[in-house]
Amino acid sequence: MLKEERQKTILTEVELHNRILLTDIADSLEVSVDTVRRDVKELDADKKLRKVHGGAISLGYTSQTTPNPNTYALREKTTIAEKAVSLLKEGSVIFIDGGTTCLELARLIPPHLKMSCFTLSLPVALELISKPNVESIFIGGRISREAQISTGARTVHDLSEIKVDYGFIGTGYVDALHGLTEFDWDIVQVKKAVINASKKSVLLCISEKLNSQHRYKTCDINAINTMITELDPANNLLNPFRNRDIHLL
Amino acid sequence: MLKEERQKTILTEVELHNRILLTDIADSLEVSVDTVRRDVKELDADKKLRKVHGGAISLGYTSQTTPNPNTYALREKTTIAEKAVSLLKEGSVIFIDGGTTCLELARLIPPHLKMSCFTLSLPVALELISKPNVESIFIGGRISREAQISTGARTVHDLSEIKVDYGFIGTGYVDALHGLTEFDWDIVQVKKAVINASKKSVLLCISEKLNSQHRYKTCDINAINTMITELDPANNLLNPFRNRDIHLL
DNA sequence: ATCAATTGTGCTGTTTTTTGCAATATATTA
DNA sequence: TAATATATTGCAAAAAACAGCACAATTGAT
Repeated sequence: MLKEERQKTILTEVELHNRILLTDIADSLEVSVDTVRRDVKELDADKKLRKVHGGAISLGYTSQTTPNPNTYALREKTTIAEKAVSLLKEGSVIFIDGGTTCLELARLIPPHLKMSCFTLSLPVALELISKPNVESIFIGGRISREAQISTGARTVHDLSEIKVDYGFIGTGYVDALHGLTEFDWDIVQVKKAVINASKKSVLLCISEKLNSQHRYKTCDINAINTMITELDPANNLLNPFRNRDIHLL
Repeated sequence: MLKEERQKTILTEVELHNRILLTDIADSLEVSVDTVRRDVKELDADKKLRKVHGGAISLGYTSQTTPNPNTYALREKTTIAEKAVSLLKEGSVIFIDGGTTCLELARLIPPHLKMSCFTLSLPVALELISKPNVESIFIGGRISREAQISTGARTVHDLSEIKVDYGFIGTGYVDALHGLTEFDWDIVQVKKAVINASKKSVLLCISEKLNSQHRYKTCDINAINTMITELDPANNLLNPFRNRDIHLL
């Protein structure tokens, strides 16, 4: 087998599977590992792939110098936020949860819209300040360093005294069977309170989180009135969530 | 499984859920915790995520508070903040007001210092988050768009229920005769409540504001225990404030 | 066609990297 | 404070990379 031929095969394999093991290739091409190593070395020098310890990785797979370190999956989250904004009406009283998706929602609130908006997220609150027609009320409490939101008994109690039209919430994990779950127990307590404080709960959730779960449960999936993902509501991935009294958007 | 693959998986998990446990990842990837720890360490060194005790958190959630170079009279305010920091002790419970001078104080809190810190200023709260040993409690309320702080009856009431060792406050205007005054009535109500909630009140005030006044009065100058300016305490400009039971710093 | 030079390939021994484990130190939590 | 969880360190085994070498295949010039 010629070198060219071999390298072409290697490249195809890499593109196909995003990654290869040198030993696998050597095996299937029936050459020594050294040969494959040399081939891969050349291909790496030609920037056709990236050589790593033990194998090679497709260039498309490797994250190129952190394109947007700010928000993961920003496009999807913006799509979700846009759908959520369509629910807002003049005079609405809403709640906006923490998290990057909810932050996008706050960002996309139209400047002319007159609303009252509760939140317990510092970044969301800062964003709301720039909306000239939004009255922002911050629910205080002990600030969680990681989530940058209020937590604790006081926060939960304060939430028990309000009732908003729409509560826009995020979640760490969601599953049709196990409902909304979180990594952090404190956060769960707060989210429970938020759902309680909302006439209608709207879940903002990128599809990547579907069918994932964790230790602590926030609520069953039925507790959610509307679920917004970046997907088309007819998408098959959303099938488990159909016929459960949930409005998919 | 290649190391790169593993690291990519870890990164995706972190960005998706904001936070992960090393043990969870080790479990799902079927490698030892040590390996995951080493991976996370590398990713942290590459600034792809932030490693914390027991896990890792997404960078999107660690808002890197950039020192604001646009602050007016930053040098003076930093000088004041440095003096204020010297009052802080391990285990102190303090309150930090809004405003750029107080924000400087928050910024200069030593990272090792274990404290509890109340505030009603969004920027101050965000700054406090980056202090690993400071417990931050935010006093909620209606957010003032201009001052970026909580205001209103609820805020005032909440303040009436706490008592801190030191209250570090700013003021719009100060005069030996007319005391602390403000432009905004709502702000005055809050500041009154803060002073009431403090065993000792510390005024942070650049010398430029000395001998100025405005419409609404916060308190007499006697209500202040310590007054910090960027000037030497012996400076003549401070003469009007001497012999009034005020400690000049 | 012959011979020397070049290139490609596999092999060997050595070095480096990766990984898991164990012992100890440190941090966190109750 | 004790008890538990997590970090750190050093170490050893395995895997992989590397360097050097031998040898075959190919090339190119005579």
